[in-house]
Amino acid sequence: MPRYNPAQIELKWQQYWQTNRTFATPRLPAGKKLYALDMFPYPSGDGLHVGHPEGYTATDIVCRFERMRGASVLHPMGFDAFGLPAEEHAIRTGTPPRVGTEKNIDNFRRQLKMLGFSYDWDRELATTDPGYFRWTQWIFLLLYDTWYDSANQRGQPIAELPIPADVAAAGSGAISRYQDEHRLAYESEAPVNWCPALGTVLANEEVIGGLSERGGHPVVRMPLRQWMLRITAYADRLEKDLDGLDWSESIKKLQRDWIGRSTGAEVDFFVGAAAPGKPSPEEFAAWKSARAKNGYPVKPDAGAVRVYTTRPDTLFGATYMVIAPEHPLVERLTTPDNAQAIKEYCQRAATKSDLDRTELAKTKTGVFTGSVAINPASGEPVPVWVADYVLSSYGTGAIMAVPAHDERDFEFAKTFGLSIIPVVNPPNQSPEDREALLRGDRAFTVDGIAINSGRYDGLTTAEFKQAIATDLSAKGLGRGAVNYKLRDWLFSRQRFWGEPFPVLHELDEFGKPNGVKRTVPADQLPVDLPELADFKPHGRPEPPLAKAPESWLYVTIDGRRYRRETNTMPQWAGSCWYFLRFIDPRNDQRMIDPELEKAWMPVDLYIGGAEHAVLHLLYSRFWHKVLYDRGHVSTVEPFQKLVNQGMILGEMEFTGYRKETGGWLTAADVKLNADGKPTDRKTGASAVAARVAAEVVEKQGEHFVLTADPSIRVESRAYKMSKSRGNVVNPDAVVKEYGADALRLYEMFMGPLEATKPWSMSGVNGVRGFLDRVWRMIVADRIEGMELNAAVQDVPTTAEQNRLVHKTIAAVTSNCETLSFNTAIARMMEFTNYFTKSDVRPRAAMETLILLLSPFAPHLAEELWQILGHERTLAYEPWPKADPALLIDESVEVPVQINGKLRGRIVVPTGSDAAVTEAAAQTDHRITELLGGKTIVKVVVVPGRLVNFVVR
RNA sequence: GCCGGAGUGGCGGAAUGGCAGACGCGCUGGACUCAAAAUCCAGUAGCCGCAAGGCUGUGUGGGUUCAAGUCCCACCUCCGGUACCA
Repeated sequence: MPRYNPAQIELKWQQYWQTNRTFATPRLPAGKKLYALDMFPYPSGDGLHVGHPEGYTATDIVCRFERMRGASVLHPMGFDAFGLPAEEHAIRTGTPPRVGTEKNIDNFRRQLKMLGFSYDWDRELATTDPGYFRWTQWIFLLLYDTWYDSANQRGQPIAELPIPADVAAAGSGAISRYQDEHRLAYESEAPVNWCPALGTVLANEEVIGGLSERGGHPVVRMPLRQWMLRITAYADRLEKDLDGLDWSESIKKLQRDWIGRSTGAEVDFFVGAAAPGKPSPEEFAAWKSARAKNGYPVKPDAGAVRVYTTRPDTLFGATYMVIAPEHPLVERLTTPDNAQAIKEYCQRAATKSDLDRTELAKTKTGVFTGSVAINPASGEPVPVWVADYVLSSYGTGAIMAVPAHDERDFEFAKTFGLSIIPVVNPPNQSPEDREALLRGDRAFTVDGIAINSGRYDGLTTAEFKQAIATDLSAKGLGRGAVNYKLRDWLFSRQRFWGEPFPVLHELDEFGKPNGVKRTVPADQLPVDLPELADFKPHGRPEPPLAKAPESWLYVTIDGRRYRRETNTMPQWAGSCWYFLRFIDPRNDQRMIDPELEKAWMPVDLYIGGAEHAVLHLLYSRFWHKVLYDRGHVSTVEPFQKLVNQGMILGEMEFTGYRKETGGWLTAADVKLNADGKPTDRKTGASAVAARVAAEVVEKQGEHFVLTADPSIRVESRAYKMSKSRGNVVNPDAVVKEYGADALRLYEMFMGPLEATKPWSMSGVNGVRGFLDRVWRMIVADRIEGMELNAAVQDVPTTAEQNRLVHKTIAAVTSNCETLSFNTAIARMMEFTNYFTKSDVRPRAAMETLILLLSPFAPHLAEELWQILGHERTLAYEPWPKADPALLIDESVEVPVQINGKLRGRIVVPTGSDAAVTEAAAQTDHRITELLGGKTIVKVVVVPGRLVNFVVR
């Protein structure tokens, strides 16, 4: 019984597609267009993982399906090739990163071609190509040239930034500094996440629980000059525009949570212009009346500390304040007798890594500054503390603390014995709750009715929030405000293998940067990486490019000396816009031709792993919006539909143990069977348990089988694939043994695309068996093959066959539309099971199946198509159409229930109405028997569906 | 803690509120074979029964409905994300 030989036919068709440029993209779409995009891989040294082909096969099926339905399809592939692993490999081996990267790309390309994806390989690109990163640098220049006009909610050219009169009066230096403060790309000296082990700073998004996302090394905070991108300016639009996207709600929510929009109010607390210490009532009164007259200032005046709160309704319960250790007013608010303690505390906080902060989060620490502020609502004095539970980077870096209604403030107040005043009375409280509230035993964070709040008493939380915002605003003491968790994007890295910044720093006569910058003109891009023998990080924040040859590092323009920026861009940069370049990959005049951009954007289907739910997708959307604002792209959002493929876990692992003792199974638990195989399925989990047991005793070189022992329990679990666990599946090996079509088909058959699911090699073997059956259904049973099976004949399909053909067409078509590939495959299996039993297999029916199967198993389908006598590829054959009339059978079987329990089945002509159906059910003799002597209370008839007699 | 998602045979999984378990794996029996593999045929949720058939079943406990895997309420478990964001 021949199995078809995938090794031969797969290579044959891959070469055919390449030679005939079968999947070349039209320059412009004609009719319906489909831009289907895969998240391009980072070409690691390990080669493709079985997780990659899952998403790639899904998009490939959609592309092949839509081509056959007449769509113009853009389906490109490329490589996200800058990044740390290549550089680290280069350091270990002493070869330049470009060499290793190219080798890895070659391997990835080979593997991708081996799987028969219908990419337009003419559009291949890598982020490391100078012809590509030239435009990455160009977009950076655009960001640098853009400021965010919040009044109009859009990015504008920096030349159009209105300059305030006082700045203009101060001269050109002041103007350029003012502009620099407003650019979307700016330099800033701020505490950043420095990872000594990796020798680079990291974005907030790359730090997880105080450790680097890559490698898990400790990260500490330290101030450094860094390039930042003002993504916060777009926070509002990044959140709002999610609404119109066809993404899963869970991914949208992840993005919303990351952006972290909250609404509340800013409030200024008076600390006295002559702080530290305690302001006098007279001072406070004077300040208040000045505020009432002049209104709420953009920046707090010298006498005030500004806080942000989401609960302005609890203002009367603010019994103390906390400012972050990095807050600029720390020093000014510290009284001499507290100076030493504050200084020590702040120093400790500064050197504390995020990890330390997380670990110590359980106990609150802090130091009193000695200063007292005045609660603007109650007029009561409140002490000002410094504590690291307040973050300098969120809100204003200072809070009003309301221990009665905030867990953290409560804990702090308890630790340091600060007063707790309840100001919200929660609804439906028990007497115990009431007691706890009044005694300050617990923090009540829920909404309720205001108490202890002067004339606001009795208001609900929502009413109070509105009223207080209005009142504060009228008195010039505060205003309603919106805040985001999102921080500006730290955009520079101290590594070699990344895009250089197209920026030059002007040097003074001593060769030191004087603070003046200029950009490399767009027509001189790209700024390429220099040849560098030593690009090792050395644990200090000075980037490797600082060791570049002087010819690269220094530039003289108009007699002035400049030093190049030596930081490089993070790996995310290249992936922020690659989908645009795929549309026009070889254009050396511009980033993208506007005509092509309009024709192909947006991406209609984007499939990739959920690990990019925030980072890549957020960054990419941000860049796209800037490009949109500046008129370079025509869509507000880049990715209309996003689907996250689920993770593929390793093969299921089984463990068995005794219920009573919890001990592991041993040889004593199993008994040898006659033929030495697991046999008895009557013993519940025995087959699996036997496998477990057999593995235990296999070490002794024998096979055993389990006795029927109910005390034995078996547990199964699948784990993430990892080298250390040794459960990694290599696509090369799978293709070698089962063929690319089997791998593709199996990954689609495993379960829903978005679900996490374990690998099963016998499952691969199962779908391979299906492909073999399809082959034998059509091809003669001879090793030499290539001859039609005698059962395949030019005869008309019978009515019954025809209905199956059309039902299969309808099901597979709709399943392809909804990406339910597992059920589509099941339907094709049913089709095959039916026709292999038949001695006559009409050629037309066989051809239909091959067309339906072709997006899934393209090599086999092409080969069978050819054997059926077609000369050209089936890639553009019209997709079969289901005839609606043939989807309906002449008669239907309808279940009959009595009191909701299935009691029989009747067959009625399709389209029978309720009365006919009910009559048929009544006359069915079994039903008649069961209904005898009972009173029918009600009859529910759903025509074509079911009959239910409710009886008494 | 908080926020998502999911719990269905021995396993992966199907199922617009309308016959639970499609399809595949595994297993059992049979055919072919000296034998094995491959292939083909039949069976396969559990329990009772020679059978016809009956009863029980979609994490647990309630509820809505003629009818619940599906809808509502409470809870349990697992997976993923996130964590002093005021």
